[in-house]
Amino acid sequence: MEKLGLDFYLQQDVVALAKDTLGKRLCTNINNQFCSAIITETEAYAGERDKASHAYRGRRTARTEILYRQGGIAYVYLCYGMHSLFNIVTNIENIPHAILIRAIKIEKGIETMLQRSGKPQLKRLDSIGPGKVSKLLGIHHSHSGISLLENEIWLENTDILIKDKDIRTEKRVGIDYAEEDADLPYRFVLDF
DNA sequence: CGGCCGATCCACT
DNA sequence: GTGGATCGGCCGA
Repeated sequence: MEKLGLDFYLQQDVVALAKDTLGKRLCTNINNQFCSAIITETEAYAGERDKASHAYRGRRTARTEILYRQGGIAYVYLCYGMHSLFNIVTNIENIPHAILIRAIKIEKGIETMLQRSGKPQLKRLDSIGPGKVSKLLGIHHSHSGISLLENEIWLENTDILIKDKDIRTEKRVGIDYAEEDADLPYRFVLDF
């Protein structure tokens, strides 16, 4: 299936794009291990005007500098001291938009993912939270900034037909500090 | 330089 | 339902 190109990531409406990212295939080829999964849950982080975003009020640091680059790269950071969370940077340069991948449905590479999880088996192939998404796919915060147009981490189109009624829209998770922005309907869940 | 805290997960009750 | 794990980034002094 074809890899998503730069034009996909440069779209300006990060909320619409987060919704459109549902059903796409996320692939990794890390340490020579190929894994793929369908994206089933996303959240939009709308840059400088969004209190939940790391770039709120134009904060630029060594970490958030990644968000300000041109779309089509990965933004991966450490959360709670132990989880790497995987985001897709979108929009043109200097607009720090990103989409957090919160859940996937595993397709290929289950053996590799089992090894990475350190568990004898996985309870489910879907409903995997954002910390586990990165762990299973082999994504580490050292991957922050790498291009999604290359052959280590990328997205593909799929034939999956998604109807509006298959998509739930909800509040984002774990961002109580964002005050009124915590209530924005920026989270999208795909129900199969 | 010190201290606080997070876009989470899991084991345990 | 609850609390512990665990550490880099950020801010204020």
